[in-house]
Formats: sequence, C-alpha cells, structure tokens
Amino acid sequence: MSDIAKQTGISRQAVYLHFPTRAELLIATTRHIDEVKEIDERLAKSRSASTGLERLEAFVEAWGNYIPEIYGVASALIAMQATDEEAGAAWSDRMGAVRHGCEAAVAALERDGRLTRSLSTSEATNLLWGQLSVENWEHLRHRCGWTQARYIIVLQQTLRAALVD
Amino acid sequence: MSDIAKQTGISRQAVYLHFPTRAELLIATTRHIDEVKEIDERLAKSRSASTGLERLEAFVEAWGNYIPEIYGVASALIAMQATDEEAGAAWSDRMGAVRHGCEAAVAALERDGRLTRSLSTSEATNLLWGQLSVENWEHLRHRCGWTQARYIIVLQQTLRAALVD
DNA sequence: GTGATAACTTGACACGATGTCAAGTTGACG
DNA sequence: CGTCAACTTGACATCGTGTCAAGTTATCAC
Repeated sequence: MSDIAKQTGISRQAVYLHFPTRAELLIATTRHIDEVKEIDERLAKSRSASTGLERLEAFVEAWGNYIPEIYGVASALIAMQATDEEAGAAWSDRMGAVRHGCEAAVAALERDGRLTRSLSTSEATNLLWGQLSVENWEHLRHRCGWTQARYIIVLQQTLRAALVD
Repeated sequence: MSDIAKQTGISRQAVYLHFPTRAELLIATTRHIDEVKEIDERLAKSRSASTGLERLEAFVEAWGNYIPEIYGVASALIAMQATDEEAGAAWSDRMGAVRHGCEAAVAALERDGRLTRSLSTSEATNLLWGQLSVENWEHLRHRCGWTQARYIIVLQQTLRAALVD
C-alpha cells in the first residue's frame, strides 16, 4: 500500500480513502483492466466459432493471450488467497467466469460428437480449466521460458489431443 | 511458529533453537517426510519399467500419489516463494528433482520412438512437469473435487494422448 | 558432590505490513 | 462566506517474524 501511494503521489492514508482494503484494491484493479483491455470482446470471437474444435482453439487463444495482461494483479490475488478470505472469494469468482468459457467450449465439442469418450463433460471442463490457469501459464512462460506464441500453440495441440476424439 | 510451538509443547523461542527461520523449518520438514515416506523407493519402481509408456505411467502414479503426503508443507512453501527468497530456492530445488524424473520418462519415450513429433524433448518435459505440479493436483483434487484415483487415471490418459505418438 | 553444558524458559524488543483514528489543510462551488 | 470532499500529517493497534538477554533444569564427566 505504501508503494502504491508513492507511485501515485498521494499519501498512504489517501489510498484507504479509495479502497478499504488491499484485497478490494486488487479486485478493483482486475475489474478496471477487464474494462480497459476489453476482455468481453476478445472472448466474443470464440463464441462465434462454428465448430467445437474452432471454439476450443479460439478460447485458448483469447484467454491465453489475456493472462499476461492480468498477471501482475492475478499473482498478488493468488498469493493473498491463503490468508485473506475476501481475496480468495474474489479470485474464485473470476476463475468461475473462465470455467464457464471452458464449459461452453467442451459443450460445443460434445455437440459435434467429438469429445473424447474417456472423459465426462465435467472432467473435460476441469482439465481444460486447469490447463488455462494462471499458474500453468506462469509455469510454462516464466519457469520454463516458453514464448507466448509457443505457449498458445502447444496448449491448443495438447488440449486437442487430450479432449478431442 | 507460535502454533508449532504450542502443538509441540515447547516455547516459540525454542523452535528457533532448532530452525533459524520459518523457511528452513518447512524445508527440513519436506526432507523429513521424504525420508519417512520413502519417496526414493517409490520412484525407483518407475525407473525399472521396460517401455517408455510404462515408465511414464509409473512415474505419474508414484509422484501423483506422493503429492498428498507433502501437500501441507508444499503449499506453505509455495505461498512463501513470493516473499522469501530462501523458500523459493528450496522449492525450486525440490521441483527440479521432479523435473529430472519427467525428463527421464520423456527420454524413455523418445528411445522407443514414441514421443509425439509435435513437441521437442524439453517441451514435452515441461508440459509433463506442469501437469504433475502441486498446483495442478490442488486444482483437480480440491477445487474440482476429483478423487485421488481418478486424478491419477485421467492424468495418465491425458499425458498419453498429449505426449505419446 | 560439583561444575560445565545443552536444552529449554520467560520476557522484552525491533521491524514491516495492514488497517484505524483524529485533527488539520486546501480548493471548488453554491 | 460557509461547506464539503479530497487530501494531509502523525499517532497508534495488531500480527507475524526474528533477535537478544538472563535465568532454570537435567544430565554427564570428573
């Protein structure tokens, strides 16, 4: 909170006049980024895909390319989850929205009759959701040094192999 | 540190006589669990597999079933990573050992000529490593409510589809 | 028995971060 | 000119980590 105050050129106490807690500041930041970076429009493209496979790949691309934009705040919220209940709830809520996208992609695959028979709908959704987590992005991009482009391509390939019949 | 002192029935300060910092206590705990739970012997089974595919599956089973044993300490160390350099280094070190196992499994697949052509050796290793992360285990078991048995089976299936030609 | 030593105790304190509270300043607007 | 919102400074409570000093206790060597 001190750092943010310094950066913005106001006093630490003035920050608390705008945001009651650190958690709420971070949550408000994610909402703000969503607005500025137009996440809705980016995801809309995946919804207009004609086949399930196209939808899956478009969704991976849209969300996967959005992660870097929110990574800073996201990792702060993830770190707070353990201690701060409010932060945990807020992050779960946001991730719930991603899960909806995963669910829709899996449903589209299923409609096409191309969902692998070895997984239930919810299992496939959860698997996809986990692959698209910020933690997995961090692992592949930061710890393993992958490029963003390669991250997207390999994820698309992997998920196609794992989910599509 | 207070909680641990209370649980063990000694004073908080006495804990510091045994472990200089919280990070070192956690690290020592993982080492101790490794010894008691005989991780080496469990992983040894995967090394004796004859084919690459068997080795991959045995490794997933061995490590995947070991995660619950270390999960408590692991999540504490993961949470500390962000702030404590020592904790970060220690956890990276442990995870490096897991990566070696992944590397060996991928190498075995490659020797059999069964590694997918769409991934390099290191990419396949990193992908496997990410799937076997504590974070992914937490996601599937805790957030998604999978059973341990199903977690193992689905991971084996998924990785087979993603890595094996 | 005595004295040294290791393991532990109590109690105080520094530090950094979050969050609260009170009192004062400043500028715009009706 | 008064009021109100946005801000300031400064003090303070709380919690967790880690440090320091001084005293207790049991054991073991001599």
